[in-house]
Amino acid sequence: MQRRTSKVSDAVIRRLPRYHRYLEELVRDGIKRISSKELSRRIGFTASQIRQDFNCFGGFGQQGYGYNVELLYNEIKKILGLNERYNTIIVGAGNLGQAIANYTNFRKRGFEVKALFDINPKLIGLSIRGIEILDIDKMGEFVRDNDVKIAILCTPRENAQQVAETLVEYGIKSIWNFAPIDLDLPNDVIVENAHLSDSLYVLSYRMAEREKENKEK
Amino acid sequence: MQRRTSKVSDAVIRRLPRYHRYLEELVRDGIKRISSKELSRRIGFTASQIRQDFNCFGGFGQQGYGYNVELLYNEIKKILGLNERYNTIIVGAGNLGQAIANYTNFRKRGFEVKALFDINPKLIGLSIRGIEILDIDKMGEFVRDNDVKIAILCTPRENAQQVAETLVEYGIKSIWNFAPIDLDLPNDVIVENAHLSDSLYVLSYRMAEREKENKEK
DNA sequence: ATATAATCGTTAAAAAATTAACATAGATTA
DNA sequence: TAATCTATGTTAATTTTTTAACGATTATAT
Repeated sequence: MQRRTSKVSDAVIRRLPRYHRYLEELVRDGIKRISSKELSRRIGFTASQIRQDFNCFGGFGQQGYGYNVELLYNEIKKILGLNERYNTIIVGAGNLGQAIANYTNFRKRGFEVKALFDINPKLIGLSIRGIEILDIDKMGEFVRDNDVKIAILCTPRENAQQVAETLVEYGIKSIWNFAPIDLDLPNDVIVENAHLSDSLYVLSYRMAEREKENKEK
Repeated sequence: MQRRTSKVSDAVIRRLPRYHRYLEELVRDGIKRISSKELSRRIGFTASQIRQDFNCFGGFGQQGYGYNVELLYNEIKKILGLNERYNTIIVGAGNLGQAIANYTNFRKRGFEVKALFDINPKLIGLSIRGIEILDIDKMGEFVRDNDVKIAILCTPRENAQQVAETLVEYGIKSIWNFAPIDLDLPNDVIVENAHLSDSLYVLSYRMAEREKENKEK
């Protein structure tokens, strides 16, 4: 069994949510056991890779049997930290911020939005699903008083860096960043980017690529 | 100069939007030329990687000089297909679908949302920024009549696969998928996933990881 | 109870991605 | 104009990631 301290590669980590997703489906379907081979067939990774990945965290399977679905699912959940609950705030209560506040699935997973913040006086005072939009001036106080662990950054690009720095001053150590910019913050701050436009551009690239191939024929 | 037909790796492709972003900033700041070394300092990739990446598409630089920012920016834009315009539809007019319809930046980049579709009668007939929400029954006709090239899939997980299949029947070949599921579609259909929860779970993983490290000390 | 088959964990090999090295072209300077 | 410096494009080395191989262990069937 591998030591936990040996850093797991980013490639492995980014596959974990997918394992989680498929295992949840197996649980939902009442399937009790599964082999790496059968999981491979469903999920699209090689069986070898699946076994390697799970072994980064200590093997959860049994030779000749396979993996117990529920056990494996729970382990992955634990590894992803989905057994914890986290208070979050959304900074920037525009369309995207509001959409995320409205999206109930995150709350079900343990990510609870406690407030939204904005500078726009027209938005301040409104509520989204019972979650208030507050003046950004109140943010520091709110973070301190409400055990806020994650900030979801939904401001326009222009303000993102400065707002992020302010959040860090207030003690925030984890930022989910939707602004199309790479934040420059101290190393101990965890930043996960959700760069939607980057994703769209990759789609666009593939379309251009296909177009080019078609022309060449 | 490398041939264009030799497939460019996914790793390279996913860095292109980031190049685009930084080059746009350089253009905005009126910077005329840049070396891979200086770009490396800003963007955080190694200079070697930057030169390798650009060379996948034919070198755009000049020895002893560096890269002409505007030229490079335009090349990257072209490679990403951002000189084209695409008509899109959003399928699923819930919070996320509406947020994307509201987000004007995509339109500025050439991705124009022509309509939203939903099954919910309460939504049908409403408009988001002048874009109508239509009955999903009208989708096939609309796709045919409006030169729709991209479908943005924002339905709940349960409906996503079936809706995607319908879209493909209607001739859609490119899907930007926000539903937390891996779509199973013919190979010639381009699917780019924007799996927000996957991204959030990676953040959550990093937090759990840090927590563990702190405990071990 | 024994034999056979299944399947993991792990080690080894292969492939892919990243980084380093360097020869050469072109810019800059004296 | 010649000499020097800069910085690319490209090839080579290194590192990382993925895939394959296989011994060991357990389930299943006879």
